[in-house]
Amino acid sequence: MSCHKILQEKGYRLTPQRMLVIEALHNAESHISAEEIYEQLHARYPYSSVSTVYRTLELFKKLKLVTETDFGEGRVRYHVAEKGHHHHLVCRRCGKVMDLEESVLSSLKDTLLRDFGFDADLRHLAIPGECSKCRKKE
Amino acid sequence: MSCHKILQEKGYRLTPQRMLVIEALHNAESHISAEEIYEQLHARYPYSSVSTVYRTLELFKKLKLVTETDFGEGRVRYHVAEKGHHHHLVCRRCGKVMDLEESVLSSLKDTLLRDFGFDADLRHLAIPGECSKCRKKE
DNA sequence: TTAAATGCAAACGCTTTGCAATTGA
DNA sequence: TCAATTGCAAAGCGTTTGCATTTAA
Repeated sequence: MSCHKILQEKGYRLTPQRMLVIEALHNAESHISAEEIYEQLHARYPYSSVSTVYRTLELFKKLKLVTETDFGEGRVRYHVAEKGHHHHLVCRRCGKVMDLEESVLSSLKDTLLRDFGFDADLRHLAIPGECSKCRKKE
Repeated sequence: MSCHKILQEKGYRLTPQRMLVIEALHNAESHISAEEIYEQLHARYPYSSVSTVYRTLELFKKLKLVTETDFGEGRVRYHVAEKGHHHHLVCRRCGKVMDLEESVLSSLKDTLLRDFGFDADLRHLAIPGECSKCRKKE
């Protein structure tokens, strides 16, 4: 289901700013920050503002159109929800981010639910550590 | 090994401010924020400043005396490293934090190392989700 | 027509920094 | 003694907010 349709169905306005935010999110190869979205929006729509981007992202989060991931950079990154869930191995040294299939953590999710009654949200979990290349250098 | 000794051995000065930061970290039942540490420091040492707390925590991180955990509150919390490692299940609704033994994630760590050559740092991982109580209410 | 959405600027909360004064070793 | 450490104030950063104006439906 397209983001545009969901907005309209729920009675939200389809403004050019929102469409450009959606476009930036979809064009992003990977996770994109609010500032980066704003750069793209502003390039095409000079009188736009960052606050619109933040307000739009907040709305999209509420509608579950996007997910947020904290890679420990002091800012948060966004990702279109329908692109699917996966996890990230973030190298502390070189900063490289490896994607990891959702299935790798599924047994953990099961364990937490079974043993602790905790329904873990493991979408877009960012796991810090050191990648193999950096470990070899050491 | 005490924090005091480690500081001295590595040639760092043992200032009253640093001792009070160490004390605050040790007295904390759980993870403590920089601001909370500062409150305790300032109560006993009125002319202290937050920047000292941040600089001290940065030093302690470098010396691996403390670990940092991001509970998604927009600030980071600190924990004495020697108190041992554990993970956290953070309920998105009620905010409750459950502690989880390190062993629960050890198989995940092994998998990541074996299959991806990634040395994951799973100390003080914070996993978001919903606790059993909140799930029952729904 | 009109409530929803925007732009702008100012404020926010946490953290960092420059610099002169202080202090532990 | 003197480099390490501090306090202070100001700035930095990502994010949020108040309010008057604009706009999609």
